[in-house]
Amino acid sequence: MNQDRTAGTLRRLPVQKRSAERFERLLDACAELLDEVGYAALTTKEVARRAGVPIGTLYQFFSDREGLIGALAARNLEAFLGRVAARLEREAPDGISGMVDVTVDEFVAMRRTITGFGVVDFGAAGQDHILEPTLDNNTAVAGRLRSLTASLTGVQDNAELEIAVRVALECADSVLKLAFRTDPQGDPQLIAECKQVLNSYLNGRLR
Amino acid sequence: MNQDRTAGTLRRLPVQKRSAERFERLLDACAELLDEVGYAALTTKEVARRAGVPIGTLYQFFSDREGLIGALAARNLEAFLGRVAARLEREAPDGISGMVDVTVDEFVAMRRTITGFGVVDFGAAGQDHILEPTLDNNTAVAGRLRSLTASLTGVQDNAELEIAVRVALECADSVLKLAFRTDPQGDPQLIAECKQVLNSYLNGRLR
DNA sequence: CTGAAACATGAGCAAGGCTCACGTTAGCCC
DNA sequence: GGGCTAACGTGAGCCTTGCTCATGTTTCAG
Repeated sequence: MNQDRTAGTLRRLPVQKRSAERFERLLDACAELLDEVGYAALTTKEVARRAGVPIGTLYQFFSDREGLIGALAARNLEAFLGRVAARLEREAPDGISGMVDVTVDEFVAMRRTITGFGVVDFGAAGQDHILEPTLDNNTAVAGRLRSLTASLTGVQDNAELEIAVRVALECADSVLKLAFRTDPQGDPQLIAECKQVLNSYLNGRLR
Repeated sequence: MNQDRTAGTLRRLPVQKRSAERFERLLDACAELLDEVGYAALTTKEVARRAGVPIGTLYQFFSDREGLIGALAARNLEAFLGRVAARLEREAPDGISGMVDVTVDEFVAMRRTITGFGVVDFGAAGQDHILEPTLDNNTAVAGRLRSLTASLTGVQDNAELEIAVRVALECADSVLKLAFRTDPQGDPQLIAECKQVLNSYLNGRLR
């Protein structure tokens, strides 16, 4: 379907200070524009203009439009995992229900505060394989979440857990998207429903 | 975000025979191309070329590219609801679990046999409001499914049911997408997981 | 037969993604 | 300091795509 190995990837990472700043400014401008005009109407020219960077420089870093958006998704993912890990270590919730609460709440908090998070979160709609070339986005996320989960609860980290986490993640992602489509602040009832779906599934599933 | 009232809609329905055939051919060509090159790479020129129709004629019917894809999604939705309704009437399953089985199985069957269904099903990724201008796609689907559900089981058709069906639909859609990303024929274990998610949620939720 | 509505057409315009050939700067080694 | 290499910077413009529109043709009810 897509044979180009460089599609949707990074081309060069900034190593000097000035270009590192430009790199970040490009991602910030991209996030802003996603919020303002949406995924389909985002243009690389406008991203570059807002970041105060010539268009050629944008393409020094990102192989294409998808690569730009993918890099933003990767930044979001790192921020999310960092926040979840920090809270889990601090609060050390017991049991699945506590983990679900923390994870969902943190996702909701980011949706409310991080520019552009609502449009791409960890990978824009229909765009896969941008976080890791061979993996599905949510599978990559699931892998990272699984390590956290297994190390903090008593649950065995095996194939069963892998599947359960992937399935749970898909559900959480989609129900929370619904919650935020319904209400820009995130419909509280739907957020609660999300937790209920995860709890009833995971409690029945993981012994 | 998008103020254009005609965006993503139909412009004119064919009334004469020849243009009705062209309309269908355009949708068929669109479905084929979606399977071959994917959502992002689909061009209206190629759709028109394959359907043997000049580009101007395509735009007589569809207001834009999204309108074309939206019309395909609408055709898919009608086919799906027709099939589910037919099977439910014929088999009259008792209880939630039976309904879930029929609905999921029918979705899976369509994924396997209907060209383009895997890419757009009832609304392409990130593209909402194409089935009904004011509603979310899955909300529109949920509304139609809800009538079927309430009339065939004893469950009260109220606000509670509405929310449960919408949430269940989001989960089913996303887990099944995962199942087909993992395996082009639909990973059997993930299809089973999908049913388990729905059953554990709905059984706990509806009385 | 006739008028109006439906239908048909494709050159071309506006806009966006991305390139490339050439110029500049940073920082390391002697 | 001088010199060298890799990293960095630049934007006019090519190519493709979405979509329009001016003009002509066909269908069909009354």
